[in-house]
Amino acid sequence: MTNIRKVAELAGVSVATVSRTLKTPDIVSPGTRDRVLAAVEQAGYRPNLTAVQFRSQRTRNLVVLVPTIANTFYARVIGGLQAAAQRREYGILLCNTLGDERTERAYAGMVSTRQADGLIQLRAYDPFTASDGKARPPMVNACEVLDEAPCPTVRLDNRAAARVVTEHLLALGHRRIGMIKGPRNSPLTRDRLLGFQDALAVAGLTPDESLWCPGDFTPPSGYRAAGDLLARADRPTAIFCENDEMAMGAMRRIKEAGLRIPEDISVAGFDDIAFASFCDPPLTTIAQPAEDFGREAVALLLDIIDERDDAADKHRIMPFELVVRESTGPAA
Amino acid sequence: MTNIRKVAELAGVSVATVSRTLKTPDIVSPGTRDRVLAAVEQAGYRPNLTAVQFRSQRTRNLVVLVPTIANTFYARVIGGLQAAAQRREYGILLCNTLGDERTERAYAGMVSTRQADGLIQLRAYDPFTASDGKARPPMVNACEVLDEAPCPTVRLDNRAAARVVTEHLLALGHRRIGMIKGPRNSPLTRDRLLGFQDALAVAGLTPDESLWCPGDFTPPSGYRAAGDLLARADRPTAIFCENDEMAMGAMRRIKEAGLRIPEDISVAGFDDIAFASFCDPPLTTIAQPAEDFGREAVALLLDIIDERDDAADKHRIMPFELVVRESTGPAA
DNA sequence: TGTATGAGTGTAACCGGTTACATTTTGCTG
DNA sequence: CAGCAAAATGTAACCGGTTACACTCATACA
Repeated sequence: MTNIRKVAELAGVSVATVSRTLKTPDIVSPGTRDRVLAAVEQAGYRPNLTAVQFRSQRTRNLVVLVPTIANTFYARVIGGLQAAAQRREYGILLCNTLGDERTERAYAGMVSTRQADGLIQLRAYDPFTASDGKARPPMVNACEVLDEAPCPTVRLDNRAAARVVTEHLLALGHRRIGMIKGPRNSPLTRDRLLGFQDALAVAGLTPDESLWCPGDFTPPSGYRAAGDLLARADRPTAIFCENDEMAMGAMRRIKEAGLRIPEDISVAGFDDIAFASFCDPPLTTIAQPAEDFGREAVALLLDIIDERDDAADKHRIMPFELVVRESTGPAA
Repeated sequence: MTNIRKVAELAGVSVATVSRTLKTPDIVSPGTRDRVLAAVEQAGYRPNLTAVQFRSQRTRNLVVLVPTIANTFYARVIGGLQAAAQRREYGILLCNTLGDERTERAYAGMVSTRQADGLIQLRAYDPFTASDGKARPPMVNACEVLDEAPCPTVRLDNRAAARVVTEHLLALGHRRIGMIKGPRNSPLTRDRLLGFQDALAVAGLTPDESLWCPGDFTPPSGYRAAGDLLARADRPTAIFCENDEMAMGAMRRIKEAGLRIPEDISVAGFDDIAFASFCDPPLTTIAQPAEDFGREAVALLLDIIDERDDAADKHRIMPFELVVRESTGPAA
C-alpha cells in the first residue's frame, strides 16, 4: 500500500513536504510542488483517511438514523441532508433502523466511538443513555421530535397542519370524520390528533373517539382501518389519515366496498408523497418542505460541532401547505 | 477524552492488559479482569474506533451506492443488505447517489481511502477508473449490473421476466402492446425490451417501434408516455411499463382520458413495489426477491474481502415471479 | 536444589498521517 | 560580502489503540 513515505522517497523530499503540498500547496516552492505531485501521480497515492481522521480526531462524517428509508417522505429529507452535507464537505452515514432501538443505539455508538462527528435522528427516541452524562455527542432531532429534546430540533407544527386539513373537511360540510392514526407512541400521531380535535372543537362538534382507528403508517394498516370504519352503520363521510401511505390503503378499501371517492366519502392524507398526485383520485394532503428539513438539520448540527453555538437549543418550525386535490369533496 | 491509558492508570495495570481484557478476556487473570472492567465502567471508556481501524487497517464498514433510496424496491434491497451485514458485524454506509457519477466516485473513494473495506454498487456504473489499475477495491454489483462487470454480480434475468409479462399479455389476446421504457443507457431497459421482443417474435408478431416510449422510472414520465400512446388513432390495448412507478403514472393518465383498466386497456409493471397492490386497480407486475439481492451481495463481497475466494467472478441470477392482479385483462 | 514450563503481565514498536519546532536556503540591504 | 529576515524544508513527537517480544513468578518435576 503506497503511503506518504513512499511518495516522499520518490520525490526526494520529506514526508512533511508531501503533506504540505497536498494540504497547503501555497507554502511549498513551485518546483518542489511539481515534483511531489508527479510522485503522487506516479505512485497512485491516496491518503489513508483513517489515519487522517485518527490524527485530527475529526471524521467529517455524520450519522443519520432513519426509521425507514422506504418512506418516500424520508427519502426526500435524506436528499436534502446529503446535499447540505456535501456542500460543507461532510459525508452522511445513513442507517435504516426500522425503529429498532438496539440498532439505533448501535449506530449512535458510531459517534461515541468517534467514527462520526455528530448524529441526526429522524425519530423521537434518544439513543444516548443517561450514563453518557453531560458528554452527550452532538445531535439534532428532526421530523418526528422528542417533546423534551436534549438538542436542537427541526419540525413541523403538526397540530396546526392537522387542524388545517380538518377545517378543510369541515368547510366541505363533513360532520362525521373518521381518523386513521399513526403508531401509538409517536408524537406525530398525538399532535395530528390534537389538531384534528382543535378544529372539531372550534366548529362546536363533540369528538367521537370510536371513529379514531389505530394504524402504523403503512398501506395495509390504512386498508384495515378503513374496513372498520366502513363496517359501521353510521360510517363517516370523510376520513383523515395521518399519512399518505395509509390513505392509499384506505382508498383501496373504500373502492373495494363499491364506494366512490369523494362522492360517497372523502379522504385526506399527510406528507404529499410522490404517489399522492398519481393515485386515483389524486390525494388531498399536507405538503412539507422535506428537503429543507434535511438542510436545516445539517446546519444546526454543524453549528454544534464547530461550536459556533453555545445555546444548542435552537428549534426550527418548518412551514406546511394544504394541497387540495380530488379526493375530498362536499359531504353527501 | 478517556483513553486506554487513563483506564490502565485507574486499574493499576498496563495498557496491554486493558486491551487484552476487552479483546481476549480469557487470557487475563480473573482478579485483574474485574479490576480493569471496573475501571472501564468508572471512566465511561469507549475505545476510539478510529484508532482501532487505523491500527488494524480494517474498518468493518461497507459502502453501498444506491441510485435512489426513494424507490421502494431499493429500500427493500437495502433492508436485506443491512440485515446480512449486521449478522457479520459489518456496518453499512449508505449513499444516495441520484445517479450522479461525481457523487458515486466520491463515495467510492471511501474504499480507496480506507474508510470502508468494500463497495456494493446497485447501478451499472464502475466508479473506479482504469488508473486504479489492478488494485481494484473489493466490489459487488447488484440489481442493475454492468455487462462486463469487473466483479461478482447479483441480478435478475430481466429479459426472461419481461418475456413472461409479455406472454401473459399475449395470452390475454393483446396484439398491439405499448412499451414504456426506462432510462436510455440502463441495461435494465435494454434487457426488458429484449424480453418483450422475444415474446412478440415467438408469437409471430412484428414489433412496432413507434409503440416504444421513453421514460425514466418516475411516475411523471409514465404519465407523459401514456399520454403519447393514447393520442394515437391506433392506440395499444395493453401497456407494459418497465417499472411500477411509471405504471402508476400511466394508469393515472389512462383514467384521465376516461378509459377503464383493464376493460379498455391493460397495464403491467415491474418490481412489485408496496403500492402495486394498493393502486386502482391493483397492478400486474414482476415480483423480485429484493431482500435476497442484498443478502447475496453482502455474502459475495465478504467472500472477496476475507479472500475466501480467488475467482471473484461469481454471478448470481435471482428468481422472479409474475404476480397477476387486476390491471390486466382480456383484449377488448 | 536446579531447571523447565507456562500463565500473567509489562514494554515499546507500530499503523500513516499532521504539525510544532529546528534547521537550511534564499533574497535582500547596507 | 556580511548580516539578517523570510521562505522552504526537515525532524520527530503525537494521535490511541494492538501485539510481538521480554520478563516475572509460581508450579511441577528430575
